[in-house]
Amino acid sequence: MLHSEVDGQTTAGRIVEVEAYRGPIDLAAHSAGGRRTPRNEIMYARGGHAYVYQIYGLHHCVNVVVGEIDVPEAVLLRALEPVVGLEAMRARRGAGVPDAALARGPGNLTRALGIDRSLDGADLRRGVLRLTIPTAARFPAIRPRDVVRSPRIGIDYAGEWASKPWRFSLRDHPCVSHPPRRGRERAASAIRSTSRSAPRARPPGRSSPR
DNA sequence: ATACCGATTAACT
DNA sequence: GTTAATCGGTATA
Repeated sequence: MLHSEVDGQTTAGRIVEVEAYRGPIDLAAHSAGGRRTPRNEIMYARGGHAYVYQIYGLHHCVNVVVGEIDVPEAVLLRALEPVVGLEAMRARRGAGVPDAALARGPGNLTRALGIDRSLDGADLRRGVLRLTIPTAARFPAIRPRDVVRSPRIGIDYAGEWASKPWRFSLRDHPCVSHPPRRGRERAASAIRSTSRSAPRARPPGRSSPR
């Protein structure tokens, strides 16, 4: 769960879609090649902080910095299932936006929660922007088979790194942006099982007829 | 100083 | 499928 308290409004949502960005080796990451600038400085901090940056001059994206100090890795939060403060989210997103779309997509997520560059570097353990683990009573535990891996969005310039399946989303969840295409998506549990067994008799394809 | 471009979105054809 | 919006970061001069 991601919680925000901005402008007197409390909002929160369950994280349903993320992407991993893996430090210097990953050409899709802002820290590719060890690049270190005022914008991405927080990526080099210890995990647990927010990395917020502006993109296309219009939108903001929020990441969870992970890893040890000087290991610039982060997880982009791409979509939430709105849980708390839906009225505030609707007010920020404008009329006519379906509830499932309030925080669907990284730019929409930050707008719904009122996140901007003033929260860059925020400590996600406490403060106005917080990460929590919801109780099992509120949300049933997520089964590995319901976590789908797929290529990351919007990084076609990154060569071989563009095809790494480092996007993770909840299968068939209505709040996931750019729903992974059947055949390209693979459940995490299937990855695990195939990686330690012989190749499949049948190549991966559309898992169910349409 | 100037030019290019992006971890996007909404509105188009 | 395509494109405009819009500006800080980054590279180049």
